[in-house]
Amino acid sequence: MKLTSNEEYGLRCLVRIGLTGSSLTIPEISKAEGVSPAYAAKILRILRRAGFIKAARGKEGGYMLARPADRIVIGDVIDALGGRLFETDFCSQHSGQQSVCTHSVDCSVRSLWRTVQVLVDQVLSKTTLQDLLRNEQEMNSWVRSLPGTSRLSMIQ
Amino acid sequence: MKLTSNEEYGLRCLVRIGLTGSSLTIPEISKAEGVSPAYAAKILRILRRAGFIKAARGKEGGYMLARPADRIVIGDVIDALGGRLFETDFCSQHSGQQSVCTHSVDCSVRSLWRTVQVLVDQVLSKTTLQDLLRNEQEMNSWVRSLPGTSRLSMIQ
DNA sequence: AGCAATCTTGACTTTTTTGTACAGATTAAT
DNA sequence: ATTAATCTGTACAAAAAAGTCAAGATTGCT
Repeated sequence: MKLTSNEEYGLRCLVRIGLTGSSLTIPEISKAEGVSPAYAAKILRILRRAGFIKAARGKEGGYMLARPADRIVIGDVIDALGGRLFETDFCSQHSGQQSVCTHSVDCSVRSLWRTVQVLVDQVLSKTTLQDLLRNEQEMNSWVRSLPGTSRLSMIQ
Repeated sequence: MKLTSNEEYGLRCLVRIGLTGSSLTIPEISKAEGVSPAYAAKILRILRRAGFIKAARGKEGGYMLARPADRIVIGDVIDALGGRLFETDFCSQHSGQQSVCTHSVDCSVRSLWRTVQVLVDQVLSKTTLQDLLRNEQEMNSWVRSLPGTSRLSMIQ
């Protein structure tokens, strides 16, 4: 239940591209985010094939957003970079050596994970890249406005 | 951002032990959860060293809860099995080749993760093993009673 | 004491994830 | 056409996680 490197760096690269009106090259992104050019290229390829950014080849080439930032949902980005917390086929994959999930009838564990997944989706599906392009202070007030977070004193 | 195998199987083994009043052996847990005895032993060791279960050696030995189920917080169990989603030192670990996080001043990404982390903690810190020992239907109504989830139609 | 059932530990293998290397393809400018 | 800057793709290497194995230690029973 940790953030993967792909998720962290992928999202940062996307934010970096979004912050720049014009296009950014791999060396530029690599330097800005502190990752190797080769690794930046790998991550950018994932983002490109998932349709969030588009590339221009050749000299004067680079990457830019494939569509406006307010139409890029962060939940979709995270899915592309690292998959969901609780996959729909999780139980069937984790039934061990038995053919059916040993908890299929009375699976309180599954119910708990589903709850956590819903809460995470609640935030990530309502957050767009546009929201992340604001600065941190504005971001804090944005997340406070999300449903389900009103009673929390979340950001110290 | 996926559940790890340790988290899934570890929690299941703990639930299985909690469901059984008396003690359970490694072969019994292994068979009940569909994992190899060796892997069950490895997971049970983590749970034991974290203080959630205690072991009796020798013949007639086995595992049982180290304290009542309502005093075992699931958030603590998950931490022991797989760590937190967003570690407090995450930024310093993921600053790449640069000495400081390149987003330290304007880190909307960090703010987003912190929000997700708080929501997850909100559920996991309020859920005890006792809650998971109910059956699935009761579990569903339990999670609905948690703060922050009231507006969601979460369990289909 | 001897035996069988049981947990304990560390090393090992396999699989997955992370990260790197390099040759190839594309483009703009000259 | 040539060159230099750029993205693209595949293969490879390193690190982490998942899972296995075998030898050892403990305990209850006879």
